[in-house]
Amino acid sequence: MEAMAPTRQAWSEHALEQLADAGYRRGGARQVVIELLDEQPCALSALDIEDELRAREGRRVGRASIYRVLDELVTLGLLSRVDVGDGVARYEPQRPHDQEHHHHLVCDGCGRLIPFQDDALERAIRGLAARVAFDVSDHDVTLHGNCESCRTT
Amino acid sequence: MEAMAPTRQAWSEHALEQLADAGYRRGGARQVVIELLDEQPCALSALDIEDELRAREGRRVGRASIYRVLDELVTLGLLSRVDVGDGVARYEPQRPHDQEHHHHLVCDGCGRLIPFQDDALERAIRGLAARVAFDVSDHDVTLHGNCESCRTT
DNA sequence: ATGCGTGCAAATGTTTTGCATTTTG
DNA sequence: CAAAATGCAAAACATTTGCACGCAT
Repeated sequence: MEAMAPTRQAWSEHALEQLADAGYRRGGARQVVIELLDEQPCALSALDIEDELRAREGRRVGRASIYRVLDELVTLGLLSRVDVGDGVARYEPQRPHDQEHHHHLVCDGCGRLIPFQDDALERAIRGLAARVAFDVSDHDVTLHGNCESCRTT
Repeated sequence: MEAMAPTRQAWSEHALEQLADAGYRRGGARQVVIELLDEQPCALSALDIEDELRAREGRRVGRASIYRVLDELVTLGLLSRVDVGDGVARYEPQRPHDQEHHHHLVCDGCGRLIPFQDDALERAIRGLAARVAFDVSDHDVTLHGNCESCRTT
């Protein structure tokens, strides 16, 4: 019923499949949102997505649809919601942890988001997750501070 | 100019002092908000604070004042803002890291926030912070999942 | 007395909801 | 066809701002 040929499938395909399995029908808005997300190097907000889609393909996607798609994906665990504390929710594909998995450095000066990876950190979190009386499905690490250009010294 | 007798001062006193040093005057709203925060075991949202204050002492504190106080405290680094991804900002006292320092387990089922501490995790973060070209001032770790009662299994 | 701090109400910006219409299976 | 997906407009929220008044300095 699953696991047949783990051929390093693109996240968007995987997501579309999962959606189908979960009984969702196909829809234009859903498709373009998923494809856009798959191409991104870092998290995007709902408004970012709306703007990008309008700019990119002139495709007119209703804001509500975007929020609905994002919500479905988060619920299915296909998307992770990143909240860095500026009042807007951002989303990024939740890929298998052994593929691409990063966290964020947030510059409190300019608001820029910088992705980073760290094995020691992941190890510590895995160990911790195994130890708590809690079913950990995902995690989020945010480092706040100032980037080089915003540094006051 | 500092470090004279680190007598394990209560956070609320420390905060009030810092505010005074920074040139702020005293004010009723500020005082009660700070005192309330000092008593909490975990993060509170602005609305939580409003409700709690109204319930507890019948004290009527304007919502705007609460947000203003929270903002001042965050700016001075006395309070840390915790964002677990449900669209509401929560705040908790930023105590010296060697005293009390925790992160959060968030149950996606019931929304409950559970604090935890972990040295290995802190070590990993310290190491990482030293390695990046970024001035890290604070960090935030959130583990998402399901608590024992919300577990579906 | 001079402002800073406060409370209220109105404004802002993001996310959600209701409903008519189009599309999918 | 029936049900689900979409787009639009109107809520619903959390948070911020403008302003007049009262309290600390």
